[in-house]
Amino acid sequence: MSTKPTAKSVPDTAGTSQSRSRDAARRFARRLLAWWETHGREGLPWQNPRTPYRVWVSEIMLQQTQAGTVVPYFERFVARFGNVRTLAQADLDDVLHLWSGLGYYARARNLHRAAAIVMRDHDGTLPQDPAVLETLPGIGRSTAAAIVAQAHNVRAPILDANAKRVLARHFLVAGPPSSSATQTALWALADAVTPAGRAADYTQAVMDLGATVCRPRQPLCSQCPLRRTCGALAANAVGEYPARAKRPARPLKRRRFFVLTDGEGACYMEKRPTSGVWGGLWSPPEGDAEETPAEFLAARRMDAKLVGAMSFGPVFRHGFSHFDLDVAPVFIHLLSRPSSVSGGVWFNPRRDRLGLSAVAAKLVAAAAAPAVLERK
DNA sequence: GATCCGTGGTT
DNA sequence: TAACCAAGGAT
Repeated sequence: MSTKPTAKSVPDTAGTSQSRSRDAARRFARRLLAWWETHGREGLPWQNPRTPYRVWVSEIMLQQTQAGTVVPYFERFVARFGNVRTLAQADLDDVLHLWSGLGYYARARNLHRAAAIVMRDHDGTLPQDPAVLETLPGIGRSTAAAIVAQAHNVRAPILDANAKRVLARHFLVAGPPSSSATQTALWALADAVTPAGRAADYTQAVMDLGATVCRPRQPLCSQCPLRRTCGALAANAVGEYPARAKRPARPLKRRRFFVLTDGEGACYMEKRPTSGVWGGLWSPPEGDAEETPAEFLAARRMDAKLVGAMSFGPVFRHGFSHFDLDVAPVFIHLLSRPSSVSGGVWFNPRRDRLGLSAVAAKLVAAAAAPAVLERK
């Protein structure tokens, strides 16, 4: 029997609101795909070659991260870890190293864990069932859908930030974005407008439209393929959708790092706990926000001579920075190197074994600089 | 349901 | 320029 839809195959709903909704959904997808064929983004590295592994890695990196930011990280990552097996067998330290600077490091830890699970439970092949994919760490409903749609061309509605914005505007979904009612409504709409075929193309089309035309600010409505049916545009209220999330201003957090250097040009580095900010990365030891160098040395039972201290920006093994944190690291030159320190390593950038050379060299150089010395 | 997790782009 | 936002998920 033919699966081709005909007017006679749906006599019960012809002309009803249900059939009208279906027709509207088909037009939505058709216009979007037609637009995408000439205006969609091209040349993103995970699109060529578009293998399941590359799609997976890219989707994790793209969580809460713009495509342009991801590109160089993605290329380095897949050049070093070219397939699931290689990633699964890699040291987490090396995986985090290539993730450094990208942020949200739990993504890298989860990706590494998930690779091992895929090797163990799925014969090294990424599952094609979204429900199975969702059981892997780091993969939620939206990411699972995006992966199967793009990697396997399986129909699966997505609801990333782009799709949310497009749907909320087009269908006038006004509720607070965090509420479960709004989420449910958006998922239902996402499902309704996702066509039966061309899953990969359609998924890419929604995201491209949201990123380049239906932008958060200054949307290009005159260029939108959906402008004739967009509810928000008709109401002259595109800027009101989706509703703004109320974000309480985050309090400034103070942090203090103690950069210990010895007379041989080595510095002391610790692997940070898995939980919390910069989890699993290497950094100078962190003390209490208001701790003085003397208190720090005493708390660690370090019988060392403090030469001097100065304020400086944080530098970690895997990248560095922070701007919304009031970070106040302190440099400590040690005349005698404590040997009983546990949990970290004394690292000499001239004898690199851990890939710490770049950061350690910066720390040592900064510590050696006589400027900005502030004794406390 | 609220909070945490990063960094960079944009206006 | 301070505020907003980004191809979200885990706890």
